[in-house]
Amino acid sequence: MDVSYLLDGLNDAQRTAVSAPSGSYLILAGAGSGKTRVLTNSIAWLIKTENVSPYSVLAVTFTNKAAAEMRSRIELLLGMPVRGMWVGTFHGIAHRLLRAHWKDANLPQNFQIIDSDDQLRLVKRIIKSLELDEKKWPARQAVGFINSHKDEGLRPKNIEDYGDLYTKTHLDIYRAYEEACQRGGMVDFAEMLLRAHELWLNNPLLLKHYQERFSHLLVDEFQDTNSIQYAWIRVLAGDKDNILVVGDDDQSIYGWRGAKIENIQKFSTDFPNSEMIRLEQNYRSTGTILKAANGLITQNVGRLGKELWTDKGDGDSINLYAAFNEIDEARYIVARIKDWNTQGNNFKEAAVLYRSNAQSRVLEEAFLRAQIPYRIYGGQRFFDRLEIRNALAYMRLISHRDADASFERVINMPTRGIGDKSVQMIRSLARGNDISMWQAARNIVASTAMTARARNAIQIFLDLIEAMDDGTKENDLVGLCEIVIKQTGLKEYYAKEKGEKGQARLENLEELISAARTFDPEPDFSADEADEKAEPITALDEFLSHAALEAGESQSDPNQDSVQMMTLHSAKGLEFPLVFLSGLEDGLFPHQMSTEEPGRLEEERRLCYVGITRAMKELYLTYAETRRINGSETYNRISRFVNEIPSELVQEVRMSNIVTKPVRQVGARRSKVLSGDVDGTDLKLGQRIKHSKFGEGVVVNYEGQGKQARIQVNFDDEGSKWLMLAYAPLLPLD
DNA sequence: AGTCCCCCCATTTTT
DNA sequence: TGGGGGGACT
Repeated sequence: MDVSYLLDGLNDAQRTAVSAPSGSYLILAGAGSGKTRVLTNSIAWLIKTENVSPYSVLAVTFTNKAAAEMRSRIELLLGMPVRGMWVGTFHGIAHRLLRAHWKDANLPQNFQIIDSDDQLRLVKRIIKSLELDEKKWPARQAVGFINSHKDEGLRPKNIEDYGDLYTKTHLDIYRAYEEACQRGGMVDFAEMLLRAHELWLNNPLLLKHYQERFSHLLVDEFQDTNSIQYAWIRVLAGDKDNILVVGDDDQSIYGWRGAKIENIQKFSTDFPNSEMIRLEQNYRSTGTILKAANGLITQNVGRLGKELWTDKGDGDSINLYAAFNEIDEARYIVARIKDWNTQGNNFKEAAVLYRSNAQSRVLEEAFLRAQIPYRIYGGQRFFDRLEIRNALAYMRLISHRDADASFERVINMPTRGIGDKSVQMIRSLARGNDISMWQAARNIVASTAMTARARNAIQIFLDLIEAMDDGTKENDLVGLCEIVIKQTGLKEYYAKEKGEKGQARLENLEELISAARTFDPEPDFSADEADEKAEPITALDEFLSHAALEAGESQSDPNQDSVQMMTLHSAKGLEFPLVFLSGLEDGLFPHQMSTEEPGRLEEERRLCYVGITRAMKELYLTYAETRRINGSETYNRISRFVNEIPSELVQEVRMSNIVTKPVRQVGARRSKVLSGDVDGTDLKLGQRIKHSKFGEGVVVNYEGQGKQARIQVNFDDEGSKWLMLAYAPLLPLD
């Protein structure tokens, strides 16, 4: 059998990786080094040459998109569908295991996935029921406490409070939350992973079965695994030493959500027979861009080590633009993109990256004004929209009457005269008798509690759900969607909503129907897997799980030629011929909140590294000497990261012929147009100075000329002061 | 039940 | 600057 096509066009390191014999490997794959290709080809290689059955392969990724892409590329390489192969996200695979082995996992068969929003609502309710001060114990923080401990594999019983009130209170919340979840058969995202891990630990036979089945394990984006994910895969790997992980420690940017860069750093210790293969040849960027990236990232300590190179030429210099303010920065970027387009390039080849979402606004305005099409990544995803969540909650309630979270969500949505008091009563009755809210509501209706009017309203709601459920028997998923949207009154409700918003919501509801129409139950979920004894699941339940696990299609239209705008985080994995890294100011990037601890600063640096390595041909760095952040003017110094890029690679763009007239804020005093330079001196706005008496500070404003010139300085210790320039004993610091 | 107003807050995001 | 949440008012 000729398998040479699996190696064609690969470099030595890639070939080594693809054709590696059985064993454990850490593929350190630099940005743009052909990682995905190596991963897919090596799976194809295993199947083609080593006679490994697809049935024995487990490949794990982080996003559904990556999983889908991997599967389709492997099928393309093999020229056939690979049904038995497990390719999916950690959560998707955990979910599948729990569905199949719900008993062993100590879950009810019809357990439900709750997403972050459901989780937050539930925790809020719990905090209330524990009679804690909601101001003092914000639900978000409690959710953070719960999730981060779950990510570490810690149950309440594993956590010690050492008499600390903060920990103690959160533990109480955690415990109550766990109870509520267990009672309602609800599983949050972190819980899925934790349960899947416990499934291994508590069921040695089951574990053994899967260990034998999956002879080959592969993990993508290994640097992003958290403790529980790594623990899960490690247990599954057992001691057969046959695991291939791909990742890049220099692109680990998700530490703040539990990812452990240590996992990749200690892989070689955990798997002592493993081999490390470095993919350092880059096929994306120019030499200059790579040198910049390398120069920057060497500032980090404890790296596994890697230096990107290319056999292409150096290419153009990196451009650095010092904007006067954020508006000027946006204008500059727009102007460059206009040039780019005039030279015959597409808008969609250009990307503007920023550290925080708030920065997109000014950019957006500039693009709007220049009438350049743009697209902003991120924002709310389809299944997260309010109207969709409401419709789904109805569907969940139809499927599972005891889904309390859904019950509460829709009992009075749209309003049908069931007020807070009624809901509270139902809730406490349910809690008191350890029954579902649905059951409690039924009991109330049959009793003489509450007014007849309230009982009647509840009865109508109960009847509505029952009636729709009857409909499920004659209708398929699409039919049910239609019924839900109409009969619940959601459609009517949103139709009445004023403005475009209501219209958009209606369209989304229609979109939900088409999502149901195109919904394709995972083909091999319950097929031919005797070992899983998978119970049949209704199409409705599958659809609901799908909605919880998948964000919904990205609404992007790839045919549209528009400038791409996104945060640095969302840019990971993408590439663009022309890239702008904007807002390169200390305090913004690296972000103020990440500058204290060295570890976090390093993550910011890696984020910058990710940004730089997105660029294929041209890279622009921009910063603003003054920027409005959260309503107040700030004066930041240029990002330290810029200074960590070898200066010979960087070309500073002068303000020269383009007159950058800064726009004064309405209502600002002092009319003089600020040029950025304080007349007749080498002082600039934003510059740090030292005053012999007041200490160090930053120049924030100035007025007057010559002998009359005064400057305003924000001193670190003394606050803001106006000083006569002619007399003030100042020393510029930068 | 819906609207208004005030206060508070403020990275990054996938499942 | 602005968005979200909570409380008070109509």
